[in-house]
Amino acid sequence: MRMAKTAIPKIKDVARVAGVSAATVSRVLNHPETVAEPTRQAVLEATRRTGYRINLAARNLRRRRTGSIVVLVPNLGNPFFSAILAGIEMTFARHGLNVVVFDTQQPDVPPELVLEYLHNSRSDGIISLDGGIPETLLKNSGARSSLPPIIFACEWDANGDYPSVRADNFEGARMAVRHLAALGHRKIGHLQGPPGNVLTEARRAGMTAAICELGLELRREWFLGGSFALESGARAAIEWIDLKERPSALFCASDQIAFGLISELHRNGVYVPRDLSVIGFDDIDIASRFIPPLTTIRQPRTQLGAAAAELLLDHIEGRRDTGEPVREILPVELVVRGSTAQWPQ
Amino acid sequence: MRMAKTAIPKIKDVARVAGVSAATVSRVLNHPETVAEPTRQAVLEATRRTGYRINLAARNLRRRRTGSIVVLVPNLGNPFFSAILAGIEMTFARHGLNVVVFDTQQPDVPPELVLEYLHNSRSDGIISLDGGIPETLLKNSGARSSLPPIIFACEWDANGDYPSVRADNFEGARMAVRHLAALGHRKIGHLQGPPGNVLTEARRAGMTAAICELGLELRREWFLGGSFALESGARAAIEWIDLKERPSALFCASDQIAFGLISELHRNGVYVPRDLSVIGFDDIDIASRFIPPLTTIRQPRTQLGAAAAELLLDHIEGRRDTGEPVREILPVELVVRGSTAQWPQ
DNA sequence: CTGAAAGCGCTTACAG
DNA sequence: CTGAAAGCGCTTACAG
Repeated sequence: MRMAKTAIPKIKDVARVAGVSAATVSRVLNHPETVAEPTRQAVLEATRRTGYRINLAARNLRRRRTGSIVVLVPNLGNPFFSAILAGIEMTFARHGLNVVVFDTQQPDVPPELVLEYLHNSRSDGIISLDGGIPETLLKNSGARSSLPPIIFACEWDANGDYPSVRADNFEGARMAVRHLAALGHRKIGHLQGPPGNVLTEARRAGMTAAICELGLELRREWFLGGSFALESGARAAIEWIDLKERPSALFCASDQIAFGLISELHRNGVYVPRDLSVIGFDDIDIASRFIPPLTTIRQPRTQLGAAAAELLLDHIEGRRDTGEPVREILPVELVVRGSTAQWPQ
Repeated sequence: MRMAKTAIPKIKDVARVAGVSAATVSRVLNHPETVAEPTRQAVLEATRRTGYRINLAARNLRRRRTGSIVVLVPNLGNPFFSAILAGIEMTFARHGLNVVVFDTQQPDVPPELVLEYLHNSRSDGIISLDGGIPETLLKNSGARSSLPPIIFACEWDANGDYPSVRADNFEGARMAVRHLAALGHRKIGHLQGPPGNVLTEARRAGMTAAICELGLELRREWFLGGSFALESGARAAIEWIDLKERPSALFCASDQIAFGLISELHRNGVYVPRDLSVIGFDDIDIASRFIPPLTTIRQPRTQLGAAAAELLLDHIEGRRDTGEPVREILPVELVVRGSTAQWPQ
């Protein structure tokens, strides 16, 4: 039995079935309020009967848009980003926009290529989870004016004039330190993120501020680390062990750092929280099931993604072109679990 | 100082600068071998000078394609998928194709909507990491013929006629059991994935086969679990504790299950590997830094993604339309770490 | 090897 | 409220 090869119905086909012009069909689809009720019903019925589905390439060509949003992610492999992406995708899906994810740290992708890609993709908007991107953009003067609206999420541009949505990193770091101090810790160290990164700096600043407010000691050699990854925490474990005077608590700039740290300490016979209290930042899924369960600062990840998407939509539709760039800062939350303990015990 | 608002150059502009027709410019871009050398050079130079970038919406409209690939993911939040997506994206990026990720288990997305989405998106091809999708497709007869080529990766369709790329799940499970038996374990249990899932069945089959080959005991009550998630492992921990006769080793159908299990056991004073050996499946990033570091079966995740993408490209370009659907099976690898130990000690 | 022309499937000022 | 017509920016048979 052969199946009839049915051609894909187009607007013209719907128009014929409904007994109207293609223009009217298009209007029903795009501005239904401008069409008389009976006509509209007829068109909707014809749409159903023909099984019509719009050809987005044609619509986008005509509207001079692409219908897609590019999201720049520093590292797709990092589980921190998954919930953010989910928030972004969900929001754009409701508006018929595709999300194209681009990993900015792919081994074979130099920064110039990212800019190149942004131009070629001709997206309707960009969300960057990588705060390092604007450098590339700003170097290339004029690049910005020929790119679609850009929103930063989580990270942001240090130079200050792009809209952004982020967590309250400063306050989160402060909360972390105050939590440790409340448990009795007087010597608190910090495992930082990569140098130059805006998150690294905001979290260090919050940490330092809290230490000062509480009148605690602050030593240069208690600042370790240099990346948000697991292995950075593992390396810092060894450095901590080698310190002459050790902090009794460490605030880690990410959960991943904390996992690497705790794991490597464990290998060396140092136990958390018996010998050392550890607090992370992010609250990724595995945090509640690590051993010990990780005390951390929770970022509202899905919400961050959704808020960034909404803000970008505002810009795309021209609802936000005026004045100062928006900077939304979402609150974070202390989640107390088993990796921090009273000191001395 | 005002910046001149330069219009985006189109093919016509390049043609004017190069002193040729638009058709020739298009040929240089698409079939350079059909254009005379000097002409080609002139066009390339003009492309550079004008800063021309192709409008993909126009090309796609004309070519009757969309330039995008849909990837169906059962759960974007699961870190298992990140490396696979990276492999997929990298491959398609080289071919100028966009990847659109769609989460099939979003709370507010019923299965019919997935099919709806696949039709509306009109992608050039589909990769499904969710083996449950074909059910929806097949129910709706005729749906398949109006959809672009589909490849399954990791999971596959139980009914058997879609091409797929997957790991050797049966052999992986077998390796896991043999490893445990080699350590002296005689009572081996299994924490399974969700019922009906192809991976669940392949891994259980491999596990069962190995148990039989080795002449070990196999008890119904040693099969626990029911999902690949963390919490499934945590629930199974309690069940294991309540068993009258406990297996001394558990093979988990995913690393996440193993983490949930080990974590919950630990809370209850049961230590791995002292009291119980545990082996996972997948080898996600955190496995090497869990406490204890997890012994597991490694799936070549990036390679799985890349292979699926290549296979889909073959189908899109019509290089594979003939005969039996391809089924690539990639080898897995036993990674021995600290969660399994000699028994009795 | 190259150009003129048609057409991909839509949307939207314009006119009525 | 509705239709005829132009046009979005490409690609590709067709003719030369």
